[in-house]
Amino acid sequence: MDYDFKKIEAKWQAKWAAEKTYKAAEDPSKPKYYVLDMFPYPSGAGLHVGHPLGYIASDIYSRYKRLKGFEVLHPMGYDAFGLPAEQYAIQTGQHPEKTTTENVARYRSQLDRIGFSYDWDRSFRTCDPSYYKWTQWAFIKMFKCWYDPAMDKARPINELIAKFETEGYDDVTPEAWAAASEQERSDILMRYRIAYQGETSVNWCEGLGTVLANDEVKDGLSVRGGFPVEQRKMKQWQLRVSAYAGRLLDSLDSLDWSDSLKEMQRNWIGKSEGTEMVFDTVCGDRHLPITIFTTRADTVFGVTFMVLAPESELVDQLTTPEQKAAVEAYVKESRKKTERERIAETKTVTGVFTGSYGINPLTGEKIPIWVSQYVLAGYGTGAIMAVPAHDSRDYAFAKKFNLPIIPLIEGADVSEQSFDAKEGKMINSGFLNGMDVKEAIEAAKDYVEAHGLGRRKTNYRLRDAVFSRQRYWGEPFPIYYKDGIPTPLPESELPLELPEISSFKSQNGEAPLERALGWTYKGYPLETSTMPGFAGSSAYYLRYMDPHNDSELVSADADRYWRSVDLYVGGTEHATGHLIYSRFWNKFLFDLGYVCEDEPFRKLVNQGMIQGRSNFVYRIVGTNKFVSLGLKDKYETTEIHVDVNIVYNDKLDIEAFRKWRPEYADAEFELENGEYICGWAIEKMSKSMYNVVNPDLICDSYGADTLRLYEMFLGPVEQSKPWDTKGIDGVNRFLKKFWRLFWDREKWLVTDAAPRPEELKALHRLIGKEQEDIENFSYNTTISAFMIAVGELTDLGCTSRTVLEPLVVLISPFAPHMAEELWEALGHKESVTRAGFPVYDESLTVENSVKYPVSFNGKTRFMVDMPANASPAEVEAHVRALEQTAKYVGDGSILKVIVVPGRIVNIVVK
RNA sequence: GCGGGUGUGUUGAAAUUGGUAGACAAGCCAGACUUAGGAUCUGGUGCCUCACGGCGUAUGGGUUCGAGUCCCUUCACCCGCACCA
Repeated sequence: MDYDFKKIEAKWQAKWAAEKTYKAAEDPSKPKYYVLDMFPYPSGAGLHVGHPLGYIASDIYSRYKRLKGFEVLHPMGYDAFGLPAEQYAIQTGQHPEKTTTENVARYRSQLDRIGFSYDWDRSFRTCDPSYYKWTQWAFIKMFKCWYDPAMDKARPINELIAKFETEGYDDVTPEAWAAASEQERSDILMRYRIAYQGETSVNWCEGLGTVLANDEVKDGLSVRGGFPVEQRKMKQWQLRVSAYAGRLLDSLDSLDWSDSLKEMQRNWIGKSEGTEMVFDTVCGDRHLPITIFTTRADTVFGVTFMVLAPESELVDQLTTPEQKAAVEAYVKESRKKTERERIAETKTVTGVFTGSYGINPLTGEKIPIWVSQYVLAGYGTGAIMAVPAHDSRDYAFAKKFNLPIIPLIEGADVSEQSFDAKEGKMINSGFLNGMDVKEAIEAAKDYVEAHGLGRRKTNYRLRDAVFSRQRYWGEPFPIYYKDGIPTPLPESELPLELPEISSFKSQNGEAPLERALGWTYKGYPLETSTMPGFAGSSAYYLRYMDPHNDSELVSADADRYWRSVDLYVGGTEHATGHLIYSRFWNKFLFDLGYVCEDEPFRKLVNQGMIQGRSNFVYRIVGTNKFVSLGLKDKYETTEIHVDVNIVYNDKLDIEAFRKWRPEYADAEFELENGEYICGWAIEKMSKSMYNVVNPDLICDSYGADTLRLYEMFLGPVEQSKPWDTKGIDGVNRFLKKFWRLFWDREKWLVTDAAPRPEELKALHRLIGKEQEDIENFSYNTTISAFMIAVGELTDLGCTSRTVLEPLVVLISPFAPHMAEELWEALGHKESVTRAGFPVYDESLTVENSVKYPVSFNGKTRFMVDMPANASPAEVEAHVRALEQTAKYVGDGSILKVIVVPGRIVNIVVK
């Protein structure tokens, strides 16, 4: 029987679906393992060969864990709300629900062909009302909670209200609270709620007609669509992610994530420990204390001016009448600029003097106060003390505006540039003189605190997440405005479903839902923004644990069994978005006791990106004649992308090329050795470069098992690499070879013969290797080991069932269809999934010749291979060399020298 | 600028973690077989040299009996952050 992959794969895929082979159920008798893929956004283009890379890796791991006796939860769903579907809807007038449904169906059929072991009964889309009910539910919980810094966790807002009523809290006294109107109380509480509505400077994207979160903007352009983004003050829903900054940072250490990803999150959270210091200022005859933040309290003696952010409220108050016109012009100018323009201008120094002066709290000196864009309103206090000698930005500013520069560190030459390093001895610094910089920082902090000039302060860069979008295709907020006061819907009203509307486009910042008829609750208007893309993906991993539960996000039983994701596989692009929001969301639910784990993703593996490998043909200018790669330099040619699907090993299929496009129907060719060789380049995989390889086509011509094996054989999972169909024949050949261990045409080869030692050795070496490799995600080397083992067993003519049966189990994570077929042929009724991983017996693999120092029984043994025809003199030379080496091992005394003539030299030392 | 990472044949990559560098594949070359194929099988293939032999893991140095692996220098590339005080 030949290996008919089409028949076999269809057969087993149908069987797995019918028998629900991969159904996961809480089974207290077994340890659990939760393997999750980052679910895809179902775009119209379908999957290309790069998408399944991570899915295959995690599927292999899932199957391996099942064999190892774990109850494995391995689900899949769709992140279906979001911009592209809506943009597409605007262009075509089709409802996003319709295109989403179509795209999901396409994704599903593509995924099914690859033979994943998902429990599809747990699948959902984030745009299903039964799912987004729980997104809305969590939002209401966040609305009804505040972050209590004393307990360092989220608590019900009622506890805060109780504080207001009794002893007061922050600047809210019981009297003030009692006197406040409903509206005022709502405004006060908004300053504390985890989900709150607030005026803030947001990233407004005119091209998309909506606001965006920081991680959705890159280089001043929207990540989706690449439209320019500008800063605008707007009232928006926000999530108080910043309250969790410290915890998000601290618990990173406990996670099994790559260092680079953790580092990215650390940078994004951006903890910086410094000092908040109060500077008195003189504006005319008024005094106005302003607070600044610095990490270099040691440099206060070198402060020669101060700078305010243009957006700072202090600017108006500190501007003198003489400077008013100039300052206003500057502020207006910088406000007009988009984020992108401001980034582009970071090298040009601009600024304007306010006319006011500050007083250096340590020296009592008068220093001018300026306004400049290089100070950001959103970080620290929006005001800084400038130390030009030891900060390059302050230095550039001082040089431009001729402000004094006082060096504070011995030997630092600040005539050409600032000295930013935190090292050296302090000078010109009063009581700090002579101290080392690091010492001085601490001493200065102590001094400032002791003299009531300020206090130690930890700042974070992490901002609250802007949570509303002026768009249609997202979760509606479960909020209505009762006499203008934002009020959550009762939980019994959830889900609040998206209304039908006629046009999906937002206009002039007006959200599409504002045009929805009857978008009210009990006669009150409902919130018309919708939630952003990351809302639905923030807690989806919890829902897979208990996807059909209509009364809870996840039941306590399911949560306690599955706990958190043990292995999460996905791309790095979510480092500062989804992976921060999910952690925040989970910690919030943890604070309230809805989940039992503080962190959602224990171990994270980032799969690399698959790039495309484009092919080119070369057309002689002005003709319809194409020359092969090696001859193109003889002519003036144009390089043209050609569809990689009609090129095999860089050789063009000329017939297919003629049919590809009508204009090439009568193309002529100049060949090399009868073949047309194409040029190639590594580029992003995209339609326009004709380098997209569809996994369906690979499944058609090679089969899913070959695709799975090849994607893993390509290299380490974490690495980015170009797709090159060239090498696929190698793994395909291997699978055929594997099959031929069992079947020779119609003849079944497996016998009950006793296994020979060499056969067992080959098998057990493989078991050991596979176990180790899969745990480390080194699938490529496991496949190599397979190729070697199968080669050995073929050469040995192995037919023993004792050897071949475990071999089928070993291949099953990689090539499940073939494994099932062979497993059945071996007489098993149950799926190979339940076979159990073969037990590794190391003693069977022990080498009978050792080539490196090996210690055992307190002795160390050296061996070295000798060429078969080595002369006595050569043997002697080897012995001498080994004796040299042996001196440095053990106590150096040589016990035995064994020379196997023509084979090895063997020295045993004590 | 700051942070993280990577540099090994023609190509994808291995290397028992300090112990025969290039496993396993791809490509190429030669051969076998033939229902002439993008099939199967065999052999060869780091570089220099007719050879003996020598040289080889980006660069230069160091530690070590022994370095792709550890330490320092320089260079190149990739990724992230970026006026964060």
